[in-house]
Amino acid sequence: MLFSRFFAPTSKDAPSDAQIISHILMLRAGMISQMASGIYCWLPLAARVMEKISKIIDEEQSRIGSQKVYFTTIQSADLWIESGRYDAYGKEMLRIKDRKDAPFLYSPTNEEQATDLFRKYVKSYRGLPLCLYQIHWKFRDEIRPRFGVMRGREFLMKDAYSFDLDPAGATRTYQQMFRAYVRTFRRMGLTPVPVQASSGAIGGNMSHEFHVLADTGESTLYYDQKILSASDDDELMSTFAVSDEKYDAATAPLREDELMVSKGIEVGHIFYFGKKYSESMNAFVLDANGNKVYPEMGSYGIGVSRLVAAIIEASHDDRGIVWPEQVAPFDVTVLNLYPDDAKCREIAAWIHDSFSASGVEVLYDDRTISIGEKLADADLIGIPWQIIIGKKKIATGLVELKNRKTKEIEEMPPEKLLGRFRS
RNA sequence: CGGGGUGUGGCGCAGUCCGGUAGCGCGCUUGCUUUGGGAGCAAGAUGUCGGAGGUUCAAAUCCUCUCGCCCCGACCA
Repeated sequence: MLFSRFFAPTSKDAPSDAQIISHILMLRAGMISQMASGIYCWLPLAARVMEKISKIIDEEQSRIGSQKVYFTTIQSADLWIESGRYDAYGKEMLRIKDRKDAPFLYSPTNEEQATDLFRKYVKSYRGLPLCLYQIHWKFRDEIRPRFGVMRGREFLMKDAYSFDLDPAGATRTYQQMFRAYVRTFRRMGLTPVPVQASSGAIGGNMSHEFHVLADTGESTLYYDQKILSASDDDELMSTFAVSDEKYDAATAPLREDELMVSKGIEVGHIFYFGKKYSESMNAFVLDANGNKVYPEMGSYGIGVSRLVAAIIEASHDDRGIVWPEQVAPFDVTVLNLYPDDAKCREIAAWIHDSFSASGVEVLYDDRTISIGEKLADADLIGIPWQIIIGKKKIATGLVELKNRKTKEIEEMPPEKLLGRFRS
């Protein structure tokens, strides 16, 4: 991709509305554009990151047998009236009417739809366990949207819904999902902190939130700091960590001076809530003895659009974003410092073409702008590898952005770069 | 919903108190010169001053109403 053709309107100044670093950097890097309070367009750079995140989620969901679907964003009010949540959900739900004046809504979550789909087709215990998920847009009319896409009204979310025959099976599914979440977040370069949480309006008895530690987080976490270095999932699950609404100093297993208190950004939330929806919506199967059984359900969310901001909160420096390689919008950026020079252009084109042919995603900055601006943009956008093409030295340099020094860590002829990059 | 701000070109802002027909920086366009960390010179383009109504010879500025956006709080599967 040529930068001169790429729609990433970068800027030195961010709108004064932006308060937190991820919001500022997303605006400055030309990733998002606000349409209304809590509602944003996602420009190509951001769309690429969301696709990378989604792909990791897809792979980890698939690994545990969770199957991808697309529920509808516009739903008839009927199912919600049946479950009792149409009135209970309050003003956060965006209610709309069709041309016949029939009540519809823009989905804020999909327990009802998942349960409806299940009851229409699954009649036997042989159809269990079942887990369906989607990655789709939601709308919640938040009282106060804030911090850019961090608490938007429209947001992209992965939501999964599981059905099991009995509590033992449901617990197993819950634990599988827990492990999948840990893997998912780690693959994005994050250190997830799973904390015990209250299950809130969704009801139920077991719930964990997954947080990314950041000072700008809206949640307060209380935890044993061992959880940050926990290597296996059992250790993660058994180490003390709770969200603020669940914290009680009287019952905490640690002394106050042993306890870590940090702010966290909630990027995932899993619930085991039993028969709440299967019973209220009369979704049942017959077991091996021909008895009616209401399945045990759970639901499992990941804030995909929020993750984009959370990753930036967790990984940036004073020059800009530092994308973890796994979610970076491109693998490498090629900075041609002298795009008017035939030799430089030739080398850059060769790198661009041969890398691209090998499946490496290249953003080639061919713009005829000042070198300083070009380098500043590259730092701002934060693609993890930069190849600098100079004139005085025809040799190319490979720059590791992690140190955020554009010093050339190695010089080599372009032919060798591809192999070096891939290793 | 309570409290506090704010709205002037794409972005950042000045001008509002004290009314006189809109300005600065960045960005953008064209040309020339430059070039190893946000270049220089020259010439340009871009504004119904959030909206409606009112006062006045005259309104970005004063008055009334209204809308948007941001922050704090309450709220948040």
